Amino acid sequence: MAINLDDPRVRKTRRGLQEALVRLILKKGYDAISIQDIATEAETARVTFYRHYRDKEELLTDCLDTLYQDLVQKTERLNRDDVLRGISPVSALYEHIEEQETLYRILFSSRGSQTVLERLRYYIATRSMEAIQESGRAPHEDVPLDIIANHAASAQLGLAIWWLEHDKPYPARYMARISLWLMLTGLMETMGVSGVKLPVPTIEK
Amino acid sequence: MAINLDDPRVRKTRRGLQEALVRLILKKGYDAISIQDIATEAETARVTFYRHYRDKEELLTDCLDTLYQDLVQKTERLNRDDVLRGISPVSALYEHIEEQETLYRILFSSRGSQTVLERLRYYIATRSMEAIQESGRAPHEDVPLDIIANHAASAQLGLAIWWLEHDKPYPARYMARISLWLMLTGLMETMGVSGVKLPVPTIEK
Amino acid sequence: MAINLDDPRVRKTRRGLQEALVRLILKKGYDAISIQDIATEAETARVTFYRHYRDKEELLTDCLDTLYQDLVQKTERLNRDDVLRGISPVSALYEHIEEQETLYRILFSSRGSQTVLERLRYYIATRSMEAIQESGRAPHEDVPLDIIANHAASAQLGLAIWWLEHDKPYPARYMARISLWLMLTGLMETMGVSGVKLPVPTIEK
Amino acid sequence: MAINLDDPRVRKTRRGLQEALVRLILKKGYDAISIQDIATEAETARVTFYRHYRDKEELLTDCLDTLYQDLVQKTERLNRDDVLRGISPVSALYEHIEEQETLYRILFSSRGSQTVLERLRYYIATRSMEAIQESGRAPHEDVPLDIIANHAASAQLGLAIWWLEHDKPYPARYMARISLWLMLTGLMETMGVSGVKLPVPTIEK
DNA sequence: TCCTAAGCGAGACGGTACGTCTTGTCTTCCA
DNA sequence: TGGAAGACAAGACGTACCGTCTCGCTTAGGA
Repeated sequence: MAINLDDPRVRKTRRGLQEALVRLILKKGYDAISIQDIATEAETARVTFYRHYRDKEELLTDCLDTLYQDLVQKTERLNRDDVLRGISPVSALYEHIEEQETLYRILFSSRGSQTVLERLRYYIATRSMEAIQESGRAPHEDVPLDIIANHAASAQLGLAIWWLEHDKPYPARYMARISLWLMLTGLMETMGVSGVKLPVPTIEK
Repeated sequence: MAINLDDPRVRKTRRGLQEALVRLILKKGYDAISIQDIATEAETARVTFYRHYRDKEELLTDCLDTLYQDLVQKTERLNRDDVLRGISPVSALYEHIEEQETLYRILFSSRGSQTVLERLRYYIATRSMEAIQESGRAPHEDVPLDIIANHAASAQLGLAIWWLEHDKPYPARYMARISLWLMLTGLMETMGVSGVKLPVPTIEK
Repeated sequence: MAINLDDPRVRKTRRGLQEALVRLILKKGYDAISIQDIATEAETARVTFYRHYRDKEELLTDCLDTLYQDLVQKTERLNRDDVLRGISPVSALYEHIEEQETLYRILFSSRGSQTVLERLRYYIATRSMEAIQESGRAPHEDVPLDIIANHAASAQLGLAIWWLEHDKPYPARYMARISLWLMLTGLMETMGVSGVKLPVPTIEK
Repeated sequence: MAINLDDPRVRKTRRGLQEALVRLILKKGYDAISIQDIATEAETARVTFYRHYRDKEELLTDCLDTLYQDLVQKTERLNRDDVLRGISPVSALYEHIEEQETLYRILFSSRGSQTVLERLRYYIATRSMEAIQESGRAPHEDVPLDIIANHAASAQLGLAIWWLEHDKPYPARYMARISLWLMLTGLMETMGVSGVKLPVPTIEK
């Protein structure tokens, strides 16, 4: 009954399904894909799909997890110096999106993108909250942390999507910096760090 | 062939379909609705649906337009004094969302919410750009207007959705103020208005 | 309510519909024709069709009546001498079918041909009975007239259809003669005319 | 893709559909039956129908094949003695029709009877040709075999239909004899068998 | 001259059926 | 035990016709 995830056959089948899904998304978009399509592409039987996943969406989630790993690693590699040199988690986001450009472009324009976005946004918001907490500073007492984090996460993810959907009108690195800067100028105030003046990024950079 | 929108029969049928859709969304959620459901609820034939709309989504768009009218009117009624008293377009957004709470709550959790969000975001971003331009001030030359507008729009809409999906943990008016404030503190800097200190909103308000 | 058949507008409309039907049958076959097709072809509105006919079939019947008129006239023009020279009602049938070859060919291969055949068969059987009665001779008392007539009519019509459907493997005149001869040799016996020997037709004729 | 006719599930489904069709024909006539009706009656899904048959007609053909088997067997069981005692293939036809009276009565009055008739006629004509050839006698050289066979087949089938449609005004056995006799008296002449006098059948028989 | 009634065009509508497509379940058989 | 093969039920989809309806337009004949 219960599938044994360690069985090499099982692993192979799952990998096949995941890769098939990605290939199909790139080929015809997420919405247009049927379970049969995935099975055919993975050269397996339709029943087999159902043995492993309930939904097309469950498989998608499985695929995205792999993708996120990449983003997570990018983010976690950053240290204090990086940030000073303008390399922030936001940079990592833009870099990541640009690397998987085609995939994200298609995903974002799909009806089922809900899942993707929700997960990304949750991840970014959580990361932001952690970052603020790690910084040791507390925000203004009347401005709750979760609001700040979600405000920031929405702004950054939303801007990145807008950027992608409008065919990347500015360079990714510039977008990352300005996104960060827009957020920080507001954040600074909130955190009561009034004396510091952040330099405005320029497009040339 | 082409449907005559002035024919009273046509108007009646369309209105019936629109109202049926809203009723059904509230009853069982957007995704679970079939065309037949809409037709049945509107007490008409399935063919009739197709005579007027291509999709469930096209009908949804038609419905949303009506909703937006409301939001647009709320926004346009605002004058200088309102803004000084803390009543901003952001307030209008929160007020609007709260009035149609159930509907939006369901829509946002639907797979087809893409449409809804995209339209709302586009509207807010456009409004923001207009507002900035009307203000007569130009932002820092290295910070393009469209970036600012989309950053701001994403932040505000995203925050509002987060707020709704997390069961409104703060009062709407407070959310509106803080959302505006978070945006403005960043914006001020961008616009080079450095001397002004905006008061931090408090929850009690 | 009741349509006035003498109104010139009515006559024109009906004629238009009839001609449209014939044209369409020749173009795409009876079965594939929709009421809308007929209306379009007749350059009128669909409602107009229903104002005049209940069915496609009713219109077909109306059209066939015109056709039959021709067959009837051909048959009635025949006199004693013609028959002696081998020109019989059967000849008229073959001549008639050959003149409207395309039309009949299509009609016979249509699902709705039932109507056409039934009417033709009834007409031929009736004619046969009249002819026998006019001949003044009574058939053998144990062989009812209606059986003879329907046997003969079925044979002749059936043979004619077979001939048409098999791309006219023999000349029409030969078919007419042999069909008549096959029937008469049997009939003679039935009628007790035993002395007469009918000459067998030859293909060359 | 291709359905496996040996699969017991398949056989069961098909049988169910066939029997459902016959029941429905008897209940409401062939023309009025929709695919959904058949599926419902067979207690299966509409898709299942399409998996096995393209048309209502294809299923009908499948049903008729079973019926014909019966007729074929009746005909093939006949031997020389039977014919002398007046039991001919024509008798078999009438017997067969009378056994399935209700079914044929409904079928013949349907628009789709074309199929049924065409198959029956073809079968009878072929049988006739075989019979004549087996008899060892050649017909008059100017009277082709196919014409004779189709003339005879049309006559007999047509007469049988007329008989059924007119509520069987004479007993089946009498019809069979007279039909055969009418054909044979003509045929004799054609075959050059002039000396033999066939006795005229009487109704009492 | 007007007006009035019949025939017609336009087209919206409810209804039925069609044939296709997915989905999820099942059973049987193979490795 | 996992996978392959494939039949099946359920039900939505979008399309095609059908027959009915209401509304105006026109047009000829009688007032």
